[in-house]
Amino acid sequence: MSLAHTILASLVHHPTTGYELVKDFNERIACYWQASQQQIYRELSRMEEQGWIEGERVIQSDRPNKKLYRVTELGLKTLKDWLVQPSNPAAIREELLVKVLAGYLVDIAVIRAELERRRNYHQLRLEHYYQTEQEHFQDLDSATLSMQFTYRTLRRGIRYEADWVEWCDETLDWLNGMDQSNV
Amino acid sequence: MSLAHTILASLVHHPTTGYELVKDFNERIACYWQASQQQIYRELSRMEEQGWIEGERVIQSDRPNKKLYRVTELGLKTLKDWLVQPSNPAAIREELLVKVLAGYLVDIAVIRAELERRRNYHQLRLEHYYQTEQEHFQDLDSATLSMQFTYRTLRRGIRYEADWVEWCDETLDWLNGMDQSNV
DNA sequence: ACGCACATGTAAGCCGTTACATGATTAC
DNA sequence: GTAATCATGTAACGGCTTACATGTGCGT
Repeated sequence: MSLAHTILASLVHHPTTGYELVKDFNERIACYWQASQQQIYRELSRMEEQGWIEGERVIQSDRPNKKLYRVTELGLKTLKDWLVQPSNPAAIREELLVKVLAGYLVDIAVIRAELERRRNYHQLRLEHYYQTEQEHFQDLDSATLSMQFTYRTLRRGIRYEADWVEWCDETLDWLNGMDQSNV
Repeated sequence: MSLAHTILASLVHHPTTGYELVKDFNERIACYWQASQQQIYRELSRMEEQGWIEGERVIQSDRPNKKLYRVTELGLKTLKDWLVQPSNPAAIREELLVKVLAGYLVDIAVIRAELERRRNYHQLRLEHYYQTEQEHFQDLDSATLSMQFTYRTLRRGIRYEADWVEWCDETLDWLNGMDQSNV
């Protein structure tokens, strides 16, 4: 149910298209909400049916036509009503950890390779977030309230990725130490 | 598909029952894989059908009867084959962050209360993990390989919860600072 | 001619959530 | 008698994943 609310929270800033939303979800929102292109387009249709958003066809000459969505009064009310309700922590289903749990059953090189792959993935995302921080959140004191709240979500992303990198590092250190003692 | 593999990874240590598995998922596994009681029992039935595990009825006089599951050869092979395949990071869908993103739309007291609630939740889990660490992972050097791998997953849980507590704290600090400047 | 960025969709199947359901034994 | 722990299930619904599908305009 909450994908719709995430889209509302993103649309309420400024009207946008499905295509732009997909990019937003990949670049900015991914650190706390993941959704595929198919999900987003389907959800936009449903939300329009319910009257939470309104879509407007925009004819373009230099590019394919697009559909610009904006939040309606009803949509804003829906979002605000949802905002004040308590929410539960997200469910986590992390395959890598299951593989670490059972890592003793297979060649350690396999686990090491996976950990290195994951470390690189999170390092990349971390650098991406740092870049966003420098580009858009340089002067926080003079930023709008909305921007400051947005920055708090970026902070979450930064902490999350940094923490993963550190865990991968400590786990790799332990793996490498283990190897030494087995030589 | 991976709930089955998580169960295999847990069962491969020692045969156990659905009831015990549910407790394991709540206490130990929750930091990287969440599953409900209903899911677990349904998955056990499916896995038995596929021949990955075998269930044995155990008659008890002092307690209700139970069904003890053990991993078959086929199940072990299935697990090992899965272990060596690469896996993607988990998808995150964190409502609280969406609420922070749109937090400027509602009374800040609502957001503050939610942050405090979340901080307490993660603090509790963190303390629970520290307790597990002291009870079961005191002497790592003399522990089995399996135990050491298990400890790595606990470390992930500890880091994860500690990181959440810190983010909640820094966000609450910012919120409180904001209030001051508005007085 | 080809690849890339732009732009929007449909449909099947699997998995997770929610609600419902039952019953034994122990301890207070 | 009643609450807690032990113990195991069924079924409907809704959302997410995966695969499929189509088409424009620009740059090289």
